[in-house]
Amino acid sequence: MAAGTPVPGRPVRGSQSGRPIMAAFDLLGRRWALRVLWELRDGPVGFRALQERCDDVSPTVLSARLAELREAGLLWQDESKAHQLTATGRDLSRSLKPLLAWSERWAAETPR
Amino acid sequence: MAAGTPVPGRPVRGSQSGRPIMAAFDLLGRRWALRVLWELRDGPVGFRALQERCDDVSPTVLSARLAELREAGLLWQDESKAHQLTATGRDLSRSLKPLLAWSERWAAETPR
DNA sequence: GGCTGGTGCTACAGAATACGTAGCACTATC
DNA sequence: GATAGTGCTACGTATTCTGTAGCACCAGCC
Repeated sequence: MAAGTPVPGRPVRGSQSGRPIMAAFDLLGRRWALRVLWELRDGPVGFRALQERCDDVSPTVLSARLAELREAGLLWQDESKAHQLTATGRDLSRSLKPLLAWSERWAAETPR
Repeated sequence: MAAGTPVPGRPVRGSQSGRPIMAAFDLLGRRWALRVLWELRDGPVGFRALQERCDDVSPTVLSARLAELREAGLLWQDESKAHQLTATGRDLSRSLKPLLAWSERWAAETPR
């Protein structure tokens, strides 16, 4: 697991360069990664609650994503084992805001 | 393929709500999706050139991602078969800019 | 015409990843 | 100590991605 977590500064899957944006694409382009960050934006959430919020994602993948995001420094676990964003994670979460706005414009112009 | 492409307004994998942001997470949380959009940000690129830019992603997945993004209205093919962003696609590409900035801050504070 | 090289893309087998269910360890509450 | 809730792992199955091969098409050139 340790070797597989994309982190800026070292080559990741799909990029030898180690450019930060590539590490980000790798990390966030995994299933449920974006969603997990999204669901944690308002504060700490426990494992099972998080699983529910993510439409009952399988615990296996949730556990994997959490470990990766933790290793990447985007979240951590407090004493009660609840998962929450680090400062960097909150920073990322804020950087995703434009995506929310975009998705609504996208919806507006997508024929139903 | 048609039924599998996430589009705002109908239930997608991992969300019954059809909320646009969920469709976006589904679409963009697939391997190479973000990268493809990124590599198209500066203009039309042909299939093989795009494949090279994406560190030799397998043509199978590239083809699948392109089809999905096309169906989602984010890109299209001109007469010469080159792939390029639609207005919506460019809009999304712009919305990803904060992610670039974030990734550099992330890199700056990530221990090598 | 036929050869060469480039492009767009599909086929298919094997590897990696995700899914879904079951269940264990722990804590709190009764 | 029985019950219920939580955090998470195990493991078999299903889906997705990877990597290589190769076909169809076009342009340029002889």
